[in-house]
Amino acid sequence: MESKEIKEISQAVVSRLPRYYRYLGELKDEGVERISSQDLSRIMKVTASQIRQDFNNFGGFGQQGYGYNVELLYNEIAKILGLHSKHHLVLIGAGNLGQALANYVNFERRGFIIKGIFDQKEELVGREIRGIKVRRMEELESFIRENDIDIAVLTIPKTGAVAVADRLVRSGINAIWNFAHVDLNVPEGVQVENVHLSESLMKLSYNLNRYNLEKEL
Amino acid sequence: MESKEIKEISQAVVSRLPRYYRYLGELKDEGVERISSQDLSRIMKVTASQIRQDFNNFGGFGQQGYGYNVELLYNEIAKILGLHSKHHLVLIGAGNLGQALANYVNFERRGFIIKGIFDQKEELVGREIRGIKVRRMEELESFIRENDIDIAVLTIPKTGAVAVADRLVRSGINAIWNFAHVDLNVPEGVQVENVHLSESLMKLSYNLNRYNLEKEL
DNA sequence: TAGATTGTTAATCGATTAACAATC
DNA sequence: TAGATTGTTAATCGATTAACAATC
Repeated sequence: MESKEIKEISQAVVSRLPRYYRYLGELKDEGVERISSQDLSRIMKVTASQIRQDFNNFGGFGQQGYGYNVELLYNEIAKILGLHSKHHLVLIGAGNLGQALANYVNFERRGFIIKGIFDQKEELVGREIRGIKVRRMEELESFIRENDIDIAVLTIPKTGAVAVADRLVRSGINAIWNFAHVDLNVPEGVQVENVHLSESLMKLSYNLNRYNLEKEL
Repeated sequence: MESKEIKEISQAVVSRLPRYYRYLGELKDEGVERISSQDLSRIMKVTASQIRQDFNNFGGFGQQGYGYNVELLYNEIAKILGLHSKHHLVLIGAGNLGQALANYVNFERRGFIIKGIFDQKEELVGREIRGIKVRRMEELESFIRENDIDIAVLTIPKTGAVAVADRLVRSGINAIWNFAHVDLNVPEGVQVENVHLSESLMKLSYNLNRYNLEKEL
């Protein structure tokens, strides 16, 4: 069921793919060879219908009467998520969060390789984080061009973030993983994935509060 | 327009609240006194209709012919998000990410106060992170009970996360901010907010790839 | 072949947007 | 009062779930 046309996939579906990938990886590691949408639905606590709909956005990976081959499906999702090709990253902001991400080994395992780290602070420049030298911000543009960089990770305070994002875009970056608490304004075609930690914490706070209110009634 | 009944609010709405809060805070800091849903919609790039619908879930904060008072709305959303009451946190896992979060001053400013830090690693125990002593995991339960802890932040590898979450629940924690790459299984009423960084990165990777594919056609 | 389970169409549910009467 | 803009109802759109024919 190959098709040349690229169907528009909703972000709701995309958001679920990594979770499928995680569960299928675990099943694979446990040596499970095949699984039906119903069994998977029980494990993952979603409907079997949704699972089948989701997978079928990308073509038919299953087989009637059999289910899905775990390893095949796992690999297909990896391909869909772009995990079969290597990505070169730069990390901008070598503060606590930047260092935490740089030290996160699993990214590298998945093909996300940090090539360069940048920071404004003169005292950080020249230091090494997991073997990667921290560079001056001035080198940013040339480094991106010379090292075939795919993705920029923004872990700087929001004050500088918008300006840096502009520089990134001008240097040809087309994916930004943004940890700064601002909305970046990028031209269409440049992908931004926001991780707004404080917003996530506020959501938790809301739900905690709300539940306590409900209990009182 | 006060109402005793607690209307069920969808998580879609809840997810948008922190962003409103951020924009209103900025407007407030700029000295803007009032704003209409239409003006806000232009700034935030959402529809005015959605803004009005969202706010009206919680009561009428605006005024016909005038719009919304920025400061009032800002404070109301803070209340809704539970930012007017203090929250006591424990941080479990004093690795890179845990330290990054502990050093993130803005949480404290918003009323999220880290009271205790815990780690399994003997060599970390006794150290201080931003003035907070790292404790042994054995102390976890008693510390939670004695220090009126609200929220637990889980920044440990996924291997231990499920077991620790169980201990947290048994100690009466009812909100977990989970950075471990597992789905926690908690009883109803315990709130979990997941921050799955690798899943976020995969989503970015997907969108990057997909865009590149589309370009090729 | 009979049983199982997918792929896919149709039905339902929920969220977003549009429209407009109410009202400041 | 007239103009502006909310609060809210109605219409639309999209996502999820259910159902079932196709098929391994």
